[in-house]
Amino acid sequence: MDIKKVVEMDGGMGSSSFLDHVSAGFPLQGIFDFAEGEKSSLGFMELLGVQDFGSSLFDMVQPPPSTAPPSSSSPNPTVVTKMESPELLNQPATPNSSSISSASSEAVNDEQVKVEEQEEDQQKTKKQLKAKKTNQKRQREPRFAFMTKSEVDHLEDGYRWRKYGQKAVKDSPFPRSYYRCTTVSCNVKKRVERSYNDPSIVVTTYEGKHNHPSPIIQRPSLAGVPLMNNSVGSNFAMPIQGTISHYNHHQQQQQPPFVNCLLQPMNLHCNYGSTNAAAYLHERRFCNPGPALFKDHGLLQDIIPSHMLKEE
DNA sequence: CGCATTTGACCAGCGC
DNA sequence: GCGCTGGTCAAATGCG
Repeated sequence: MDIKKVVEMDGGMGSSSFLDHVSAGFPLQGIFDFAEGEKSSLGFMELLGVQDFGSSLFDMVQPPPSTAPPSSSSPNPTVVTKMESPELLNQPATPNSSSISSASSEAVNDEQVKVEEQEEDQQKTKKQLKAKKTNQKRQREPRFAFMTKSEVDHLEDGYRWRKYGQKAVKDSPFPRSYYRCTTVSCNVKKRVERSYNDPSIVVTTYEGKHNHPSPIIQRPSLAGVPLMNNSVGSNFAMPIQGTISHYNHHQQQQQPPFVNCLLQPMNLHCNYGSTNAAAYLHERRFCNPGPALFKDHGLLQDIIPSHMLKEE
């Protein structure tokens, strides 16, 4: 069972095909082991949640270690986090949490208000929508994406989604589905598509932040795996620690290079992986890793800040 | 009946 | 300007 997570923080353009970015694949592999247990209701988007629900996913983005990630031959889940953001690239040494998250989350929060207002207008008339679009370029929310090897397209992440569109993807036989959070005033969207390189891989791209808790009742425990609840979301640590490397896109070479954070989720599962709802919920269906994985803290310590480890 | 999904049409952005 | 592509809308349809 492989899982690849990709963080795509596209602050502006968003015109690039995400699949194009991920299609080249990432050399690193890790192990994403999950304990068996009840499905967590925690939504993956909580990782992106606003201040009320925990630290932003981007809080978890840590400066890359100086060492290149070891190329693992493990067939186990691979988590690949990719951040694509010119702003971030300008401060590559500190995808540090606070700076990034504060910037991104605040921007999003402010933007959400605007978006909500705009959405009201949009619902009134389409003409008004056109006017807005013509007057200003549409700004995109920060996006977070991950790749999951899965038979199911739509991953259960604890939130309710409504499909509002489907489009054929260029150079891919698989269509891309567009989902929107069904919660009123929550403008989080996500796209789901399959990799044309590996049809077994589902690429899910989230855009925006949920401004509400997961609508699904969450279970109190997860087989000994600590859950992140909404009030202590900061405990979450998306396994976004890893090596940052430039990724040369094979098709859209004109695009600025983005950062790949290659993850080693196997080391994270006990402490953080459980909060990675979508990936976790999905992956745990297929993987039942051995206990030995839990013991490998050497690599974990290499890629996870010590303070994060202490939070377990 | 209410909600979710499907699907064709429409629009904006971008490259040529 | 034109065509392509991504993204969204909204009517039609399906389903529980």
